[in-house]
Formats: sequence, structure tokens, C-alpha cells
Amino acid sequence: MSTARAPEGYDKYAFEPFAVTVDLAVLTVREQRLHVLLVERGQEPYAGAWALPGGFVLPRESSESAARRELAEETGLSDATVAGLHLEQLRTYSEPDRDPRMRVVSVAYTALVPDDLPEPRGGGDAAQARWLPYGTHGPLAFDHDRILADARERVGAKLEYTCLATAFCPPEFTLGELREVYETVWGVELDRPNFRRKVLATPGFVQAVEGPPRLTGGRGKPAALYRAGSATALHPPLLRPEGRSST
Amino acid sequence: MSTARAPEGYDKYAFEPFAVTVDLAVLTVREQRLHVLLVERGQEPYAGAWALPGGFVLPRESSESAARRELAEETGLSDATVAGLHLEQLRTYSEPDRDPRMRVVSVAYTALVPDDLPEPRGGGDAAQARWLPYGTHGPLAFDHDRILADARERVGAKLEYTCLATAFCPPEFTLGELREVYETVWGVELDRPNFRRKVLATPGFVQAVEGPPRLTGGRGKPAALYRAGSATALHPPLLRPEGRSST
DNA sequence: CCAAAAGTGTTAACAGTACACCCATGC
DNA sequence: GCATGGGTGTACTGTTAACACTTTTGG
Repeated sequence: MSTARAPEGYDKYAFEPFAVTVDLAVLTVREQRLHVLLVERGQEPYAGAWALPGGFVLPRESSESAARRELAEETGLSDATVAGLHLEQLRTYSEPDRDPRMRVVSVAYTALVPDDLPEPRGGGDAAQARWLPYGTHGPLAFDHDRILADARERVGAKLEYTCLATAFCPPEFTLGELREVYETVWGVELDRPNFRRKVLATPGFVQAVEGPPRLTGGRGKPAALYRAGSATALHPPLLRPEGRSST
Repeated sequence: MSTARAPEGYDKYAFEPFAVTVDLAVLTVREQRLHVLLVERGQEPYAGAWALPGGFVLPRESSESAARRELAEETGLSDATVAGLHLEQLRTYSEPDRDPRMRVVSVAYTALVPDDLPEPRGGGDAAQARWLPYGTHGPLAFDHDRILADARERVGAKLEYTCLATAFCPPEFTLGELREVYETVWGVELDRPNFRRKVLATPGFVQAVEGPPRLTGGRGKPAALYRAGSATALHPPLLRPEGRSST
């Protein structure tokens, strides 16, 4: 804000105040499906409806701090664990009537988490919190359907040219698990040998873990384990086949 | 905001209020350099410093409406013209102390404009408004250096996989002008014949304009004219050479 | 004629695709 | 043995990259 029209003695209370909140699209890959963490609202408006977790930004915290705080509260994870999760600002939603009570501007974040988190618990005024397969829930409260759709689209696109997929995996994972992330989010099947070569040929995407391989659900040859590497960008990108959006 | 802790009878004025503003990183390509539209602040804080144009979001408008309104005011363009310009939400900046006066959350937008706009005029409490080559200005007010750097990085990345470059060009342009956009933003030289083929091979990127070609600054063979096409995505992407960020 | 920029053509290198095939494990 | 998933090899194909060459303008 540069051409601020507020002089030094400006009355901060002269206008109808804005509230600032965060909303979280928390995604994971579970059982070959994309899942979303949703809470059931316990209060009006939209009591009984599913909604994205979120809450008010406190007077002395940034929106990102607020997002991590809310994420910790909803998932029941420690602050230390939440600090390591992938959290990314999605965009800000500011339509004047998006909340019937008052003017609320919401900064939306996307969180990508592995599937090995403890079960979420309802907290605050949320009746319950659950992982639901993407698309199986009815219409969400407020404009959360749109936020969630935007998050899904962004994640799908970012898998192409970043190393983001590892954020869905536990600290040590197999290339099969990593490939499953792509296949689930994109809704396509990828050629296993080519996927393997592509990932290993990208410096810093993954790094091999010393030690014995892991059995993959009992079936098949044990697979080598990898950790997420230090790279964030993916050059050249891993384009999804056919330009299918699978949205 | 789903787990809103504000009941129906919530006192909107109980907390220190948040102000919501927009900041605009308005970019153009002029004389082989990336230029930014900046305003000189006329008031404290940061009086005399350069800053991004912007201002308060009004009680009944969205942040995008506010951004277009501010853009029209700063550039002196009509609302109709501004409505057609490329405007894109960058991200939201919400550090508690980013404005010394009060808690201000700012939604930043990036605008890409052609070089044929009228000269900007100072307006409001801005002493003046000018196009300055990117990087030649000193430190900007508030956290605007960071916002501007984020905008530049985003634009550079988006040129790779979207048709965004046409937003820098006037309604009718030559392929040489389009190539100059890429070369200027990326800071590299591109092979002319290959660039031409790549652009023409992408359906909907550009469409040929009937009629006589245009002389290119007097020198050289006249070039055919094109308009921006209907496509927005660029498949496959046009990767910048060497992964050089040229930031 | 020369310089400059548009536009066309050609070829080698590379990356992506589609397979065939072997390995190790559970049942 | 058989099914399943990991891992290696390889030939085919399309795109990219590099560069030679022609065309049309101004000086």
C-alpha cells in the first residue's frame, strides 16, 4: 500500500472493519485416491455442512503462522512436525459477500501431507474432522468448493514442473509410492520404467537411502528406499500425458 | 473461514481492525528492458521513497476490483481499457509489522501491459508516477522490494508454460517483438528461426493478421503481423535455456 | 553494395514412448 | 508355479538446437 490515503492521525475505526482468516486445503493420497481434510461446522451459518479447516488470523501473527497453527490444531500434530510440512499460499478470496456475517478476506493455503498422520480430531467449534475422498463430499460451506477446486488444479499443475510430489510421501518412500502420487492426482497411468529413469535422472529430486529395501505390501520384489532431495524445480518438466486435466 | 470462532452476535470492533490493501507490480517491456511503474510517496512513512502503486480495498469491492480501479487511476487509462489488461493475483503479504502505522494485509497483483500506454500521472498522495527500468530504483518503501522480486520471478516462470508474453505486446505485433519479450524478461538470446517455429506450431498462441506487413524500425524485411490467440496454456512449454534464472 | 531483420531448410542430438525381459517376493 | 511389483535394456519417434541460406528493406 503505497498511495495510502491514511494520514498519520487516521482513525482506524472509521470504516467497517475487515476480518482476515485463513482457509486450508489439506490434501493427501490414501488408498489410490486424493483425500481432503474437512471439518463439519457446528454453528451457523452453514451448520452441519462440511468446510475447509481454518480460522482467524490473530492480531500479531502472519497468515502463514495462522495457517500452521490451525493445521496443527486440526490434525493433532506437534508444532515441530507441522513446521516441516509443505504449506503453500494458494490465493486470497475477497468477494464482499463471501461470508454472510461480515466482510471477511481469506488467505487460502494448500497443505500436502503424507498418509501416515494420526487421525484428525474435531476441535474448537467443529463438530468433527475427517479425511474424505475428493469429490465424494457434497457442496461445501462458503466459497470453499471453489477454493478446493483451485487447490486441486494448482497441485496437478505443480507436479509437472516441481518436485512437490515428495510432500505426499513419508520421509522414506519407494519409487512406486511416488509414482502412485502422480497417477492418483493426474488420474492417469504412467509407464513404470520411464518414470523411474526420469526421476533418477533429475539431480536432487530423490536421494537413495542406504540399507535394505522395503517389502511392498507383501507382493513383489522389495523396493529401494529414497528420501526427498534438495531440488525444488524439475527441469525438464514431467508433463502429464495427453494434456488430460482429469478434473 | 470455517471454524470461525465468531458467533452471530460477535462484536466486529472487539479486535484491533485489519486494513486490506492492494499493491500492483505493473510491468512492461520498453527499449529492451523490463520496466516497472512506480510512484513517489508524498507522505510519511517513506515520504520521498519509490513504491508500488496501490491503495485500500473499499468496503464493498473485491481486491481484484480494487486493483483494476487503482491501475486505472495510476495509468490514466479508461476503465474499459484497463478491463482488458492482464491482471493476476500474485500473493498476499501479511507480516504483522510490514506497515508501521497499523496492521495492513496487502493482496499483491501483477499487471502486464504493452508499451503504448499514455504516460502515467501522479495521483492521490503520490508526488509522481514513472516508468523505471527494473533494478535501477533504490530500495522501495515497505516490503515492496520483495513483492516486486516475487512478481518478476513469477512472470519469468509463467512465460515458460503459458501464452502470457502476448500481454506485453500491443494488439498487433510481430514475432520479433514477441521474441524480444522473452529475451528481455529472461535475459537470454533465443534462436530466431526456432522461436518462430515453436510459436507458430502452438495452436492458439498467435493468429495471423491479414494485410500488409509492418516495417521493423526501418531496418530489415517487413514482418508479418499477429494477434494474441485464444490459448492460455503452452503445451509443450517453451523452456528457457540452461535453467538460468537471470534474476 | 552492405547491414539488419524476416523467413525457410537441414541435420544431429536428445528426450519421451512403448515395449520386451529378468529379478525377488508371497501364496 | 504363478501373480505381482521392482528394476534393466532397447529400439522407435518426435522435438529441440544449431546453423546455413534466401529475401526484403534502409542507407
